[in-house]
Amino acid sequence: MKSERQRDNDGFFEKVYEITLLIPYGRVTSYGAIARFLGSGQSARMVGWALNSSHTRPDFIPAHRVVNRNGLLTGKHHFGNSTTMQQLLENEGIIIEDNRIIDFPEKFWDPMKEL
DNA sequence: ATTCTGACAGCAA
DNA sequence: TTTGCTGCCAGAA
Repeated sequence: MKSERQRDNDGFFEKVYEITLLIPYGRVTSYGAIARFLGSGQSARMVGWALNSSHTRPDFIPAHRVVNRNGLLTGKHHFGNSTTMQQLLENEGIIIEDNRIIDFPEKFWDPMKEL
C-alpha cells in the first residue's frame, strides 16, 4: 500500500524524472517548461534540484536534454566531465557552440505542448 | 522548527 | 550588452 501510494505521491522529483525520460531523442527542453508542466510555474530551480538527485535514481535520466531557457548547458558541470553533456547532445544530432544549443527553438520539446 | 541551498527565470541598472 | 538582484518552491542540514 505504502509502496503503491509512494509511486504516485513521491512528488516533484518523480514527475521531473518522468518528463525528463519522456524527452524524445534529439530533443531538449528547459527547466522552466518542466516546472510549468508540473504546475509549479516558477519553480524551475526545483527541476534542477530534482535532476541533481537524478543520479541517485536506478535508471539513467537523460538530464543532458534539459537546459535553461537560453539553450545554455548550465548543468554540464554536473556530468562528471564538463564535456560529457555536450558530447551526449551532439551525439543526438544537436549542434552546440559555446555551451549553447544551436537552433534551440527548433530542438525544443515542450511537455505542455506535446503532452 | 528554522535556515540555507539550488543544474532557473525575469527584470532592473 | 552584460551583470546583478529578487522571486519562486521544495528538499536537506
